[in-house]
Amino acid sequence: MGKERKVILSGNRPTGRLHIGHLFGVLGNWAQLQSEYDTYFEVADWHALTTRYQDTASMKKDIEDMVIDWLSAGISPEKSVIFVQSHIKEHAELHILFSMLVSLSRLLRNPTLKEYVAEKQTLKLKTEKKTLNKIAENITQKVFSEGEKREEVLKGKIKEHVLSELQGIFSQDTEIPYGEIVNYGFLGYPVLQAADILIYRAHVVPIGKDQLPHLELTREIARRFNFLYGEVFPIPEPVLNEFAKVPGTDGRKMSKSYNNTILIGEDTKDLKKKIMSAYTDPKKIKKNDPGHPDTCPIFHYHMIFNKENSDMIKEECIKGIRGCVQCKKEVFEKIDAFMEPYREKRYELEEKRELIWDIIKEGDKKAREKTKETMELVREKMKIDY
RNA sequence: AGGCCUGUAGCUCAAUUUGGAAGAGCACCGGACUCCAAAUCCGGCGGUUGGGGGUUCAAAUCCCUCCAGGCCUGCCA
Repeated sequence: MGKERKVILSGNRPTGRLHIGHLFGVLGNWAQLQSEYDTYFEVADWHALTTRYQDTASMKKDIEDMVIDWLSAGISPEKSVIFVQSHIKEHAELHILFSMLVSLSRLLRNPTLKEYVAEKQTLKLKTEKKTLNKIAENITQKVFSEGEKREEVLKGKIKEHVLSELQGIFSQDTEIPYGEIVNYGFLGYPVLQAADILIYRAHVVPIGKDQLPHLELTREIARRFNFLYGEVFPIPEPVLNEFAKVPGTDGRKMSKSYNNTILIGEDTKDLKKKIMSAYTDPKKIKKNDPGHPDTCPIFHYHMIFNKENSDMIKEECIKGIRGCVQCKKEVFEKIDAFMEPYREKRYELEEKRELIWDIIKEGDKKAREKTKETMELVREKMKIDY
């Protein structure tokens, strides 16, 4: 072994094919880090199970599709360790040991968990709003059905008040329905994540801002372990990956759940359809209306795929001498050409999916070496190495 | 183990009280309008009402049973 290189762990839940948001975000970042660090990239299938435990049929294919995109984005099996979480049982062992070091209240305080539950909650409230509206309507109707007739205005006002009272009552009931939503595994998610990171004794973890609270827990666990049993783990540092967000075809953040993605290696036909039906500046109704390129996803794509012309395009759009159809056609050509090598790579690997699993097998082997070593150290320090 | 609640379109839910043509919103697809898209307006797709049995002229609705999920109270260790 030559000079000691710092260790990086990162990973993703296998969600199938990735999109250009991933490509210009996390994947580009990973590809660069490979040459400076010992990089471990984890296919986090156990993490995926915490919310997808009922629907596991496509997991294998989703792993294959994701790893294909990793490889075409320049993640190299020679430089990095690409492994599947569930193949390395040591993760589970360390998770169990760590689970003793974390209090229940600490996990319930987890902002990610709270956010997740709140999101489900507001979804429910939104649909309940219509029901509340109906109740308010009925009450108002009853009040006025007998006795004198009042003006519609007064009726409307009373309904408004009844509605706001009802909403107040319902929103006061803030008891969180953990039961239906959160299982044991989901609660322990950040503890498993801590095990993932620390078992490789990673120094650096590239993450998004939303993952910071999770890494904080990882650091707490590492410190607690080191204090109780002796130094084993480095305290990992976060590296925030901040890149310009790639907007989706509807102008919102690109995300699979919004159904607004452009896939890595998207085929020509689908790409054309997606680009031509993409959202543009709603203020630009007529072809020669002045546009607002900064809020137009198509212009964002020009900046990425057609950078050399983007200044000119911006000017023409603002001046109103450029139509959206022309703009879309041009950017489509650029993206289409850009995708070609990715398509070839995907085509090649899709034919031989067992090749993916060979690569994973190699990665697993290397990952296991490291995790075995860590676990021996952990058991020894904990004095449970009997 | 006992008590209570829930299961209806891809999602969230109405219709169950009082048996009488299975519905809405969102999502999706198509059309109109747009240079395109969005917004808006039209239209369409979508169902073994968790499964099975029974009562009835007629069952999402009532009865029995099984399955699945949730809440509460216990039991064993």
